[in-house]
Amino acid sequence: MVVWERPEPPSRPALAPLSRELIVRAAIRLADADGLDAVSLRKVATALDVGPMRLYGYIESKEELLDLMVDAVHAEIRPTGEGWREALRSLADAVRHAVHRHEWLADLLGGRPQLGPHALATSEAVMAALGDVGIDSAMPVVSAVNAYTIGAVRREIAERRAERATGMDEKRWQATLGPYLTRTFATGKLPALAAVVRDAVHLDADETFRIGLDFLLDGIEARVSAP
Amino acid sequence: MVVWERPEPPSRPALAPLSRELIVRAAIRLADADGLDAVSLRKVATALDVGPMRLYGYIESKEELLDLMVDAVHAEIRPTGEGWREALRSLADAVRHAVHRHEWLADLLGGRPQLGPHALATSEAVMAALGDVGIDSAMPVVSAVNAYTIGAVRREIAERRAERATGMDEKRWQATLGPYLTRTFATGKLPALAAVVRDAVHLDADETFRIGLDFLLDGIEARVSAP
DNA sequence: GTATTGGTCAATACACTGTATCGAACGATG
DNA sequence: CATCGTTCGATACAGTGTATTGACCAATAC
Repeated sequence: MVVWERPEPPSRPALAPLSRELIVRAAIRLADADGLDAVSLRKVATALDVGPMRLYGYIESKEELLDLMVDAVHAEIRPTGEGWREALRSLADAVRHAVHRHEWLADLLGGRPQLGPHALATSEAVMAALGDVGIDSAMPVVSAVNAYTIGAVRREIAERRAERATGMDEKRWQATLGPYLTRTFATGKLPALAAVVRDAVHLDADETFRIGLDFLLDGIEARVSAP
Repeated sequence: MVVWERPEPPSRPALAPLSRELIVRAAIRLADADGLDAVSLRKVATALDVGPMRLYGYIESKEELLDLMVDAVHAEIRPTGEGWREALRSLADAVRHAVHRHEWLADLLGGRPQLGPHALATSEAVMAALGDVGIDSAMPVVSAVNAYTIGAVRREIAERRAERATGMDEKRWQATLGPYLTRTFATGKLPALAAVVRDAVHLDADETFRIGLDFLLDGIEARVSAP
């Protein structure tokens, strides 16, 4: 068969370049746009113009991809300020802001140990800023602040999503869950809870987070400065 | 066609009785045994000797089933003891023990608002026990304790699973993640973190949880008793 | 310069998921 | 007895994570 009628070799389509960073960035874009459920290896691959199996040269499982995503965000999380109290407060705020930028992070935080380089760098910066608390206190103190932060942002995001799910504005919210709760409270079986919901001042998310964090930091301060 | 050669009506196989409670119990059994990933509508259905679609008469989606599972466990969670401090401590402990009995709960807690009857009953009991804190303080105080508890148990379970995953005993743990961390610390780029890991006393899970909770309760006490 | 090897990539395949659809069978109602 | 509406389960569909497999390329061995 002569050259002319022989088809060209199937063009080897230039083999899109790839790297863990590109993969993770694509996955984060998808998650930011449409939530964690929108992150599938197939979607990530097509976003990169690549076959799904190609990704397995860079990661061994989807879980590893999620780990890489979380670690990538940790690059944005650093404590600032002087003294342990400011360091811990800024750490908690940084985590919360990161979660606001990447809501899916709330689903992953605390779900598995974070041992990636950026997460470790964050821990290092925090520990370095805690020179004024004893070495034996540093770990439990940081653990407590992290635990509070993770739980608080999870609940905050959960509420935000629930509101959005009922139709995006407050009108719909009242039309769906509102009546259910109203009816439940009307039975009179939850008097203390009903009283709080009815009579207590309602705080917004920022205040709620700050107040809880203040509780915790106050408690830490009492034990750290007077051991 | 006479009776003898006419086949019996296809036996209508007695239609296994069903209820939300049976479904939820089956799902919880599966989750307790093999984790949340083992809970699929098909597996739940076959555990009940029933077709998968049958479940949709009782729930509208898998998310609803998960909500029901979480609410069912809330039936086991009640505060006890006198005074707000004991009530909150016992609440946190009850949640933690429930998570120990049902590890999958750590994956779900805080993931979406809990408005089921048992969860509301728990909230009611907590609010009722907080009569000695002002009505305006009750909500942020409970939120803070819940946030801490959720974050703390998540991390605790995450660590437990990570250890188990490396081979069930401490030997394997040292053989996999140990060297990675050792090597990372050996680079000298994480001095503060390495110092804590090397020199600080290590607390077990019980102590870590209790200390963090004490921080928080101390901080609450300071603001509640001296407003 | 040809034959062989090794390694990389993508297509196919598999087992499984949640759920929409739809025909058939039932009990209750006219 | 006929009809209706409801309920049930089989089938179907689109999508998932990943194992397998076979094709191709480049580099090595003769």
